[in-house]
Amino acid sequence: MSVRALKPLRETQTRILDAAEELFMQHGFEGASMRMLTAKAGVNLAAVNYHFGSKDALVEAVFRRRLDPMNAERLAALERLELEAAGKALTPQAIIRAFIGASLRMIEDTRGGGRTFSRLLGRAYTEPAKSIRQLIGGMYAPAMERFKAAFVRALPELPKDELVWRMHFMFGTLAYTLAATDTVQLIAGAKPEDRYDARVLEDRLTAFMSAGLLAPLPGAQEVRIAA
Amino acid sequence: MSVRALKPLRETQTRILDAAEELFMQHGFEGASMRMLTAKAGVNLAAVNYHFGSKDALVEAVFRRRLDPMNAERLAALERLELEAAGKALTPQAIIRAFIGASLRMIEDTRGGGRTFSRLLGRAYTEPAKSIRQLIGGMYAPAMERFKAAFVRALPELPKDELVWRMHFMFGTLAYTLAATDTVQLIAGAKPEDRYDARVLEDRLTAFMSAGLLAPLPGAQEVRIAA
DNA sequence: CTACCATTCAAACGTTCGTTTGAAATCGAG
DNA sequence: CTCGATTTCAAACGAACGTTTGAATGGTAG
Repeated sequence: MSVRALKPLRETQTRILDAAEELFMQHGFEGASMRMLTAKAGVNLAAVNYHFGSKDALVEAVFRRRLDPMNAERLAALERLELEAAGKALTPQAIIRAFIGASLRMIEDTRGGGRTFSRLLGRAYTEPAKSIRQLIGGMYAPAMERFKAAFVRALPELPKDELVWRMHFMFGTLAYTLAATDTVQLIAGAKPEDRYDARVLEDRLTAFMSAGLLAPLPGAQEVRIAA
Repeated sequence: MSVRALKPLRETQTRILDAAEELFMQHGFEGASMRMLTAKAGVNLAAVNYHFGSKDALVEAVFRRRLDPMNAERLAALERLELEAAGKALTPQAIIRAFIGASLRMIEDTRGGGRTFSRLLGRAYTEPAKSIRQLIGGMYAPAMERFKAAFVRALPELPKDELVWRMHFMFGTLAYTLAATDTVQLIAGAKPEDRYDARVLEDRLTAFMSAGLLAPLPGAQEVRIAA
């Protein structure tokens, strides 16, 4: 009985994707080499080029595998909310939860690599390589448009310019929270153990983001330095 | 009169740092090669190793040149505020402005490369390479501690755990705003022309961040999905 | 059993990487 | 002007990169 007679635990493509996900997160897209990657996956060096075509195509596949379902989940959550609301305006909090929920649930997935991916994703928004930014941008575009429309309906009094900025800020908060998990600890005192409780994190993020979204318009308040 | 008789416009080290700053921002630390870099700087390939020792040491020098003065400026701004307040508690808004002001003024510096650096900096917080994260973390640590103490004095009623999280969120908002300038445009509708007006951006960021910082504690508000 | 197609494999491809070398050029102090 | 130290230079180093190749191997339909 030869070694190869044992069926591989997972398909070759899946094993490559899993290894790539982890190594891209640890070393970046350029820092993770094909040799590292195929060694970790336990496949031949040529397997990536055979199954995916190139390293760049592998990067795209790594994102597509999780990001497409994640955005679909976001849109489904939003549509469910709008159905439940039966024509009434949604609260900003509910829309925010629909958006961030999918990301945060992924953080809890320690086994399947979801947490690894969420860190990778949080980092990808600031990736230098233009091809990757375009890829991510394209995958987010439809969901972004729908959520922007939802916010406009929920906050008709908020100027569009201001809304775009505040969505930008909210997105930054989420991206950094995803990326910086376990990486930078700029502020001492954070307890790592409750970083992965998605429910608690969702509450904290929603509280912060919705307050920021609903903040008084800049210029409306006077600038005081002391009480 | 030989070509070399013309005094170089700037010292070799400075020219290397300037070129590195721009290329690191455009291509990442691994993506920007020594050959690209020295070609752009107009110096010999060996110049980086001669003047800085290695590529890694150059990366560190690029950050030190601007980040150390920036954090010194932050601390000076905070101390000036506390002096003006004469013992009275500072407002969270004032502390936030002291922190983000230095970053945002750098965005306006289009000539000197400050804007380039601020994008590079915003991206560095999520850098995969551990050495870089440690470097950045170490350079921020003293300022972070002082600002945390200032927030504690300004918001004695806010639980420490919650403050740490909200500082984390605020930092993420700032980092993403710095990094994503001109890079990802996930939300359509942003006008690029007013992205670099530091005063307007400071007002917008302060409004968003201070509202988030002062948000009701999570769990305090009921979850409503519609009005 | 045979023929065929998909997959895996070891080996090598040419290129680019960061770094090192030793000589040439430049500069400042005596 | 001269000497010694500093800086620049062209060239080369070995190593690692992503990719390609053609043969070996696997399973499967006829």
